[in-house]
Amino acid sequence: MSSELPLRFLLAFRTMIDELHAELARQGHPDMRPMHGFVLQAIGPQGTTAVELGRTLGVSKQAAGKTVEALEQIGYVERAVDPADTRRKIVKVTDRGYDALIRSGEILRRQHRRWAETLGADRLAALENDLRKMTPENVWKLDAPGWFS
Amino acid sequence: MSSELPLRFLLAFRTMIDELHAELARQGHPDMRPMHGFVLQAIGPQGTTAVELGRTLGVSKQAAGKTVEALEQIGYVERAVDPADTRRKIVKVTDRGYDALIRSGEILRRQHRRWAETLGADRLAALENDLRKMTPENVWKLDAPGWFS
DNA sequence: ACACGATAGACAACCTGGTTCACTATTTAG
DNA sequence: CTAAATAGTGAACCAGGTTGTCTATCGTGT
Repeated sequence: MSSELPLRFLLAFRTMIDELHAELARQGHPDMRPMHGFVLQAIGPQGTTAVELGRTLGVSKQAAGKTVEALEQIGYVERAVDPADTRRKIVKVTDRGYDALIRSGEILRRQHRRWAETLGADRLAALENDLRKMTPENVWKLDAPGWFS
Repeated sequence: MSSELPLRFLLAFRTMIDELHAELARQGHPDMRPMHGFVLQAIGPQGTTAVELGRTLGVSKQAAGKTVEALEQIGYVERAVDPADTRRKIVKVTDRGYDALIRSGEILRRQHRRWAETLGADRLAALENDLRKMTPENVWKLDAPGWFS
């Protein structure tokens, strides 16, 4: 059935993300939501603002603001007014945020290795190549309200 | 980056689904939501009930009921009490629902052909094979609140 | 024969992650 | 120095889920 392929993509995504967050919870980050790691990455080392973040992710500034607030409450980011422009509030990833980010990276690399072992490194590389060929460039702009769970 | 793979899966899913619904809208089904086609398929030719549907999809009976109601309002399904058990209401796909389903199938098949043309039929088959190896059997139970947009 | 437990559906309140509209405060440009 | 643009925030709303509670009907055990 040709309708199976998109479902398999979704299933693959969810399987990986669910695994990631189960392991992250075990490693001391039970409050991480699927989108959080993604947003932390999007913030970057320089910090950013809600408006900027919204543009990067392809969502409204209000949605970005809400997410930042949630992230702030669980201690993954902090906000400080920009002295050079007191309208702006610079969002920065905290140490705890970085810890989550680093652990996510490790878990994802392990996951990737498991895929390589199961499928063969060559097949996995070919798969990644094919996917890059068929999907848009910009990995950030998922342009999806509620991309995952 | 090993974190790219899950994102590519999501992107691939969304790309296909967005394309499908853009084309479906052009063909006279502008109200179809991503989940609708999926649910229509899950209902099947025999019809089903909210409880049954919920079990199939892995969501609560209330969620299934809400979806059925939405589908009913836009004319894709209809409900009738089961004469053999007046508690039950059998949900059936209407002609309009079937029209959407048939068109979806055609669009998905075209999409699939395009992927085959771009990647090569052999590569696409290998990709599908790899995905089946790495994802759960049951395509219905996505077990995801809000799997797509 | 009938009471009791299980089942189907519906309603309400709530959650998450989005949306738009409206507003204030500040900055920048003409 | 005023006018437009921009950053942030709040409110109301939506979709698609959740749980809890309730009624109506069905089916079974004594």
